[in-house]
Amino acid sequence: MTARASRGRRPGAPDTRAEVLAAARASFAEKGFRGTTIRAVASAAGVDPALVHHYFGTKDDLFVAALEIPVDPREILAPVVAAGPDGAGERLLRTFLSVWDDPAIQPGLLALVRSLMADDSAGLVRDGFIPVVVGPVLASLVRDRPEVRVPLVASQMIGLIVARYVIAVPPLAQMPAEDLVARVGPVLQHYLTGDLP
Amino acid sequence: MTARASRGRRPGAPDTRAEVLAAARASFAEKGFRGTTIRAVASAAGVDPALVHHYFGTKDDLFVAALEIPVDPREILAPVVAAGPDGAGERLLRTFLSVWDDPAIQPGLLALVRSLMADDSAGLVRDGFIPVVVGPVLASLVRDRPEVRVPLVASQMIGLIVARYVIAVPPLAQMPAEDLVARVGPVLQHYLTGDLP
DNA sequence: GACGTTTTTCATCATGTGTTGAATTGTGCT
DNA sequence: AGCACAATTCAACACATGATGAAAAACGTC
Repeated sequence: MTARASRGRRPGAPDTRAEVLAAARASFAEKGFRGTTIRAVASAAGVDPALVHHYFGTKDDLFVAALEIPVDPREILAPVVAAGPDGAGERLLRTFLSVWDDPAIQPGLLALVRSLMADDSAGLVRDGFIPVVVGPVLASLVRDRPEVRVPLVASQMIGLIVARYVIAVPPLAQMPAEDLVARVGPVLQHYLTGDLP
Repeated sequence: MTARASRGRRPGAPDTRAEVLAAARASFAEKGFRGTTIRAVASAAGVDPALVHHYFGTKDDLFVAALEIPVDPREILAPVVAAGPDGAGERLLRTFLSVWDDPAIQPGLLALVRSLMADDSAGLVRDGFIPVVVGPVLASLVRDRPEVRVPLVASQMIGLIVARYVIAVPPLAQMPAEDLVARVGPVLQHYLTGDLP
């Protein structure tokens, strides 16, 4: 629980830095930014709090280090949009789920989502992510009125993410990605290209 | 910014208690539980922090006082389910939006949602709210496999709430409720009674 | 006008937190 | 062996926060 006893450099070659980062990632994903304390991260990694600061600097720095999402949304969405509007709902959803189900990526995304909802910093998503990165990409899949269709798509995907990964409501959390694609994909397709009043 | 100068009871009869409660409600809704400080609430109400504690006790007490949701979900859902499965998607959504759009209720709900997503206390929603209160009600609207249909409905409604009220993505946040009912209602209807793989 | 009551502030306390600088010890190089 | 360097801990500071108890001021009542 507490930090180890002896001072100075330890024998062996444990990659302490990686352990600290993993602990931070887990804590941010589970408890959000404010719920995470440097001391708790250090303790989880079996390390002194000062070491955390030594490696990663301030808490904000540690947070962005823990985010580290090795995925470019535009790049990953490229093949989805390249195949055209037919079946785009299913492809889009499948791609999204494959990213979120990746254990190397999920904690970072969870931490981001948790901390975005915590305070009112959601302006980032509202004014940045949706209109700037995902909006233009999806817009090319849409025939008319992208300014209303894209947010509708976003709402269903946000709901799925929150239900499946944040709240983990059963059986959504345990359902194989393909089942979700089969059930929710058509709805996304409807938002993208269906008749809309 | 800081509290007023002179000591003792103020002249006139301002309902300070209500002002403090309003300030707390606003802060909890905007910044969540952890993001809210007693001092900030007191300052927003133009009052000493000790007064907040005098009226409402501990911070937890203040939080539950600020929640104060004057609505019983079961009661409000009764007419929706009484009218049977036809058009239930639209009616359900209309009812939900009318509650969330009520300025007297919205801050409490927002505060609850914000704080639930902050840490991993989402177990309340997962094991309490959805299966115990909303689940049984919706289940009576559903022909088969309610255990998969109800969470799908929930996912779309959660997404709508987060997009419209928490993130406030345009134009969802400004769209009249009836427009949303017309556009998203059919999707809920599909989840409730449509063909599902 | 004296008195009890309510409202309000003041002055602190205890605690948890992020951060920092110095001290200590092991490792690798020459 | 000696030395620079990296890894690690210790001790402490500064600060924000929740909480408390007591004092002061206004009010209502008699």
